[in-house]
Amino acid sequence: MSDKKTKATASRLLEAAIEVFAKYGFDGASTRMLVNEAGVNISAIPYYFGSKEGLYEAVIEHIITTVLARQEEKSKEIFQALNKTDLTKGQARALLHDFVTSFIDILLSQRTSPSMVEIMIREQIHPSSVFDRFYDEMLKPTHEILTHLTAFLIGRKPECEEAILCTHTILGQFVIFKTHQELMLRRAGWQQYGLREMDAIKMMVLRNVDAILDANRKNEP
Amino acid sequence: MSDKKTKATASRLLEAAIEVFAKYGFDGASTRMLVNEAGVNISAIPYYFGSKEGLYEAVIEHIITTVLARQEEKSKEIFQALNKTDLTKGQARALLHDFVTSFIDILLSQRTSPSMVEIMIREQIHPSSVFDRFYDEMLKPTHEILTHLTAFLIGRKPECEEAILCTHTILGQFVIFKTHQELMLRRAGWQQYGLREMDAIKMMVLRNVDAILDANRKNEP
DNA sequence: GTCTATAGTCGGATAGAC
DNA sequence: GTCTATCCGACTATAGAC
Repeated sequence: MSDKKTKATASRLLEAAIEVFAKYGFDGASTRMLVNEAGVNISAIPYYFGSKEGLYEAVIEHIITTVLARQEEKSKEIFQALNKTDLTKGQARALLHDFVTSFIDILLSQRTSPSMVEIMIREQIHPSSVFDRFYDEMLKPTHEILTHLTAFLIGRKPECEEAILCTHTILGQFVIFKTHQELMLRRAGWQQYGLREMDAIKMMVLRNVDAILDANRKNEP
Repeated sequence: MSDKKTKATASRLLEAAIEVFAKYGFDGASTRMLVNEAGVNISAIPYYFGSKEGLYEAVIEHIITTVLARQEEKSKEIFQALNKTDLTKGQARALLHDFVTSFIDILLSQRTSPSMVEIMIREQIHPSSVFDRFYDEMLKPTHEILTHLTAFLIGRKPECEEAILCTHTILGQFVIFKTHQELMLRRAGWQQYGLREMDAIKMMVLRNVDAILDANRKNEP
């Protein structure tokens, strides 16, 4: 029973911390806000996580684990496809479309885990001391596998600069709808990204991704 | 002479504040950091700007003014071109290329004003109370004029959703090189965005912009 | 494991001499 | 206009009772 309670307190604090850090940032979030949101005593932070910074690190750890678990299947699928000798461009393109579509869902939908996304986006813009882990365990592997796919589709080697640049521009297509969300909503007169809006974004992005790949294809024009 | 000194103190504080707010964010920057960086007394903040928040507002004001002044010529040029009845697609595309190129320079070059860009990017991600002014005076007019240009190039009306979405994806192409700068540098093995790197980015982005416009063109395929 | 109480620090803002 | 000194509140972290 004491184990049960322990876990409940620590994990309630962790979950609340995801929300609060996402909303106010590390500096903007106070320990009092964190414990009030979680409904736990203020001493729970040093007790379970050593310090406020330790709690933040635990949040990052949790995000990495969660996101990797969610991506695992898709990444494996792409990895296996890339190792097949008879992979067609059509199949590769379908894999990329699928990846982009689910990426857009995770990034923009309020249903999945908006707070984790917020924190990840914040870390990109001001990398803190945890950014190295973020990069090594999550960003690099994901970016790499996408680069492999892109490289195959434009007829280049996966280590080449063109493939990396091209991959980054493909990501930029939809990441901007998160980083410049407020601008987009106001310009389009939208209240939020609902189902209809998400579909419009996906359609535009997929069309553009295809156009970009065609424009960067090396051999057969 | 007292006027001279006044101006010197207030403006030194303002300029230092741009650097410090850019580096640490509003919450992360303390009044002591601000005045130390500026080499002025701590009382200068409430004396000249009322409060730390007032100083931040003055920084935003300064950024808006500076950026608008820098864009004024190009915006006017585009505005006049769009009002010509005989504007060709080629001319419009050249104007867009020119705008995108100088946008990339401002956004990514260390020479121009990296701190102002940092603050602008931060405001996009967590809009604060000053975001409205930011949007009304800077973002909206700039986004609108780009949308007009894009709409003309894809054969749509400037108010239509497609044109707004397409404009946003075009911006995303290169904004991601700022928002996800650390990721890009590490993936490419670059130390910074130097001249060579900027050229590689510009070449890729302009090629993709053309491809996107062609893919979204309504009438003549 | 969880609580209260509090230590110790640093935050922004002010009062008042010069 | 500029300085020093200081207030007061909020912060994180800890000590120690239960």
